[in-house]
Amino acid sequence: MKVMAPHNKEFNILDDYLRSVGQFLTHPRKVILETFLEMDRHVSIKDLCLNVKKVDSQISQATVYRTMKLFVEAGIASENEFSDDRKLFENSYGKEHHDHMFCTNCKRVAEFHHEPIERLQEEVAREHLFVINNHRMTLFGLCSECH
Amino acid sequence: MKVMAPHNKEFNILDDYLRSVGQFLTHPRKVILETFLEMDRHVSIKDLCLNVKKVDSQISQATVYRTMKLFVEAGIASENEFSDDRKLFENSYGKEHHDHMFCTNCKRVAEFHHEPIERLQEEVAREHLFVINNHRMTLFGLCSECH
DNA sequence: ATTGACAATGAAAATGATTATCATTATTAT
DNA sequence: ATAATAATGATAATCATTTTCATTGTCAAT
Repeated sequence: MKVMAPHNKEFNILDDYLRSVGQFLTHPRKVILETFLEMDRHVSIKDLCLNVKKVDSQISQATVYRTMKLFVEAGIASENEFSDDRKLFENSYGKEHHDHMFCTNCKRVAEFHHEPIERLQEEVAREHLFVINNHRMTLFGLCSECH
Repeated sequence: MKVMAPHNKEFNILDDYLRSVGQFLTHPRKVILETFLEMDRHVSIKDLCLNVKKVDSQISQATVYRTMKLFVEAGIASENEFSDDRKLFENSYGKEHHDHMFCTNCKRVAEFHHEPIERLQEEVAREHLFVINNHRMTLFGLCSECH
């Protein structure tokens, strides 16, 4: 019984990106991508490592760091930093841009997209002759369950 | 010739805060506050340290870290993290809330305040039954001089 | 299939910002 | 001045992330 490759799109994106920069889609990279995509969004390197090692305990933390950086470059992951200490990564391929609400109590992350705000941001940038590359907006506070 | 204390307001705020938590306005804290206020906004601990040590080379980096944390608690400084590595502090007392545009080329930080965006953020939070404590919004890109 | 050029990896050490420790020194109320 | 306690400086510890480097894997050309 052949197992279907569950995330063909992301694998193709990554493969294309790697080829374009003269690199290869190796075994560790496949395992890390598969694991990353199967986990919930907003994964820390630490948690990702734990799950990656369940699949192949040989794969080192250094490779996970290196690989997540590649994923960001390839456009299949994006990084966010909500609390001070560590970055969280989320699957971003094909996902609409969104901003975050971070509950400082339960640490949960909720997402939202608000088109008028997006447009106003662009307007502000234009006014300042600033060329936006990307932006980050996070609301900090208490989610509905924590207050 | 008596030198006028140039930042009375901030000194008073800090003094009040310290008293309220049973702590003292000591010499290192005075030097750090004065130095911080005289520097441009968005100072790193490292840069602040350098200047503090010019005034009193005895003052240690540990104290600068501890003191900046106090300033944030007292409401006379706020911290932001634009690039990944280190926090930047800015004088926030009496300053209106604002957001930032960070030039990824020259690392300069510009500020802006946009009331409609502020209001929309609150609206979004309300819709999600989320109680905003504060928020952070940064536009990343190239400033007018860098493109 | 083999080879050679070079990319990728794992393990461990290095880095660098931030925090904690702890013995000593200041500070304030008395 | 003294005692109680907070603050400090020097240093070590943390901890996420990067680098290093010797080894291994990958692919294109043969």
